[in-house]
Amino acid sequence: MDAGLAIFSQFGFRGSTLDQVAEAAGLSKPNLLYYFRSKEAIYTALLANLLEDWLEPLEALDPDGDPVQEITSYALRKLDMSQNFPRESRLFANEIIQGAPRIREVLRGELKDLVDKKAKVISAWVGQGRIKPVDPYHLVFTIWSLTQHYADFEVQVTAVLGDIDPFEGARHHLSALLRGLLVP
Amino acid sequence: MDAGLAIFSQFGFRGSTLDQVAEAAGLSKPNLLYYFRSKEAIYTALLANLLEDWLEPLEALDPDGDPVQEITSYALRKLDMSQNFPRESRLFANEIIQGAPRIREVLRGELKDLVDKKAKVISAWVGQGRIKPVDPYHLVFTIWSLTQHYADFEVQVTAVLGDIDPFEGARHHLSALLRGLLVP
DNA sequence: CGATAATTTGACCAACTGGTCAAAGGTAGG
DNA sequence: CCTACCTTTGACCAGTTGGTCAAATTATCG
Repeated sequence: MDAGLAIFSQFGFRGSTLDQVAEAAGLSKPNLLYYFRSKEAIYTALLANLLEDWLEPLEALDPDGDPVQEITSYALRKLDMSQNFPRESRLFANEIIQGAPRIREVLRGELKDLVDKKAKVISAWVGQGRIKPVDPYHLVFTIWSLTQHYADFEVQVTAVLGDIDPFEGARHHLSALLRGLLVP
Repeated sequence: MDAGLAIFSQFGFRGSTLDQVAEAAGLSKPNLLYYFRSKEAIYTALLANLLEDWLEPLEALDPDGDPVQEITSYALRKLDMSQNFPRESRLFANEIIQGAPRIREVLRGELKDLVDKKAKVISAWVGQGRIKPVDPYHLVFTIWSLTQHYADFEVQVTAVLGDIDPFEGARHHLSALLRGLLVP
């Protein structure tokens, strides 16, 4: 699985070969196919594994917590995941960019349901005047795009920033951005 | 070129085949290779074409304009590009995610130089107290990631939002976000 | 030990892929 | 019409790719 993650996240599904995965795993190709039925099976197993971890932080957004605090924590947690699991992020990004043929249904089902649920929480906060008026869906997109950017577009970020570690600055910037957007 | 854009932006370089491109272009494969030396040649021609258009809006950021206005205009212009040229955005994203092997040098050269230049402009605005203190690099990353998200992750956005057009809401959200982040 | 099951591998295959090439088909100018 | 050049194509090729299979090797356990 780890070998598959390394290869698939770098080259995408069609751009990866079983030989690459097998070598990264220290197995022969037929041996790899002894444990996984097919190339597709490795890939979908990875995606399925990933999706849980991917949704969990948003699930943890607590309706009873402090709004700005909850949203900021969620964003920072996603940013930590980009820092610590960039391959997972890139695997996901590759799949989505190419039309998400394998997980479209999950996006329309579980993902949409979860976002709808949390959007209601955020809308309630807005209604109570605890945060400034904000479209909850676009707020979620903001957090997703910003945090994943540091993993998915790492080469570009590194090219622009040079040797500076982006994540420390990103954390401050993200906090300030959410404060400006949310604090009434 | 248009056929190449359609195919490469959807499947990435390695995931695309000359047969696909040829069919999309209404040519036979040998005929396609009569006009382009190789698969690589089509792809790099597309990338080179793209890079100019991609950098131009940032180039247009005017040091003598109103800071918030200039930055917001830049962001909205990028958002328009995501709406009108999503394939270009995805082609670029595919290349970057996979390590940008063909344009790494351009990123470290032209792109970095341009961003450095505009970062100084933004820093000057900060120094004059015309906008709130903000890290100019992370501000640029914010604009890039947010605007391109609507093109690159279109399937996900559509899956969550359903039939609602995301761009009208995105424009308002983006303006509000930048206002909260920048207006002193 | 012996036998049964689990694991590993080399050899192989059909399909696909990027690319070549010689020949055929068109086109423009004289 | 003829010639010279541009364009298009069918046939083909070598290398790669996902996947199979029988045989060999290694664990498991009574």
